[in-house]
Amino acid sequence: MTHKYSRQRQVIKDFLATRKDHPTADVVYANVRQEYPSISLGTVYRNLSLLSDLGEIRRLRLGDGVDHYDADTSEHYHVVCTKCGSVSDAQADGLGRIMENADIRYDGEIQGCVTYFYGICAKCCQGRESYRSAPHDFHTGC
Amino acid sequence: MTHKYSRQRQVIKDFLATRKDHPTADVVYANVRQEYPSISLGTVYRNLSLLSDLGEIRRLRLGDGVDHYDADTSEHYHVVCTKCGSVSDAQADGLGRIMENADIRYDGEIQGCVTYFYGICAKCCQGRESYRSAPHDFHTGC
DNA sequence: CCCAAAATCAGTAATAATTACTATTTTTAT
DNA sequence: ATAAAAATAGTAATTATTACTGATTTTGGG
Repeated sequence: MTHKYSRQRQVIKDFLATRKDHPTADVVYANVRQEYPSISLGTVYRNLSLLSDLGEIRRLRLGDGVDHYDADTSEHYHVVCTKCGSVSDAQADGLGRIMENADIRYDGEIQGCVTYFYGICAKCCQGRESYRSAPHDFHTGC
Repeated sequence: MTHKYSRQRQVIKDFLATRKDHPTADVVYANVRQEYPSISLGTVYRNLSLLSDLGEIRRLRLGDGVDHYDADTSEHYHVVCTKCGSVSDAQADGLGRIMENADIRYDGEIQGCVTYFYGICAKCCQGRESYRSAPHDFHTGC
């Protein structure tokens, strides 16, 4: 084992486990500070990266330019709300075997894939505001 | 129509059409400058965004923290090389109907999805260097 | 318990990608 | 030709993230 215990890392991980909204590093920082006021933003970034590398949490790159983090490492999917930007969970069967079922032609070696969704979250569905434009990088099979 | 012709925009679009490697804004800038030396980086960013919004090109958000652009708007997929960071095309049948075939449970409205792949590009497959670590955000069905 | 090496930290500076601002120039419809 | 709208070049600002540094913490022996 090449890394030592740190209270800061534990607090970060514990905080993340309390959240289901896939917070960004600065949100983690803002919250963890309340329990651990002397923690620095760099420590939050470093530990979120380390925990991701160790596979203890998941780093989500959902195309919004900010990394999100998720304490839940089990197989599930994410929906970015095109209206409010929130990230919520979705379950989808069969997606995990996407690469077995799709006929992929590629002149190299494929190791894995990432799928994420766009849509309107439950909360925004109840409102009536206009939608933000979706990226042009999505499938139209909806 | 709410936008006017601009030579800069045309040059940007024409340049992009000559490339199959999904360049980033700064690569577009560096190249377009040679033909149009007075163009500014802001103009490149603004027009790449506008063209994406118009659906004339595709903006690719592949989790590497930089936006890539593609003149080919037809349905196809992208593989990010975990070794050299290059982005190349892949064909995959059936993926476009991912949302019809997968049993998605979500408490809101899903509009679309994005799928991209990680792997080793053809060029790097021939080398022998060690792989960069893949993100922990991928399916393991490979 | 004490100590030293390694890891980690806080705080700050630096970087990288992108967007915003502004005065000037270009486009285009009349 | 002309004037309004759009776009531009150049620069400044913003945002997210990483890098650096000297001090502190952790941890496995003695």
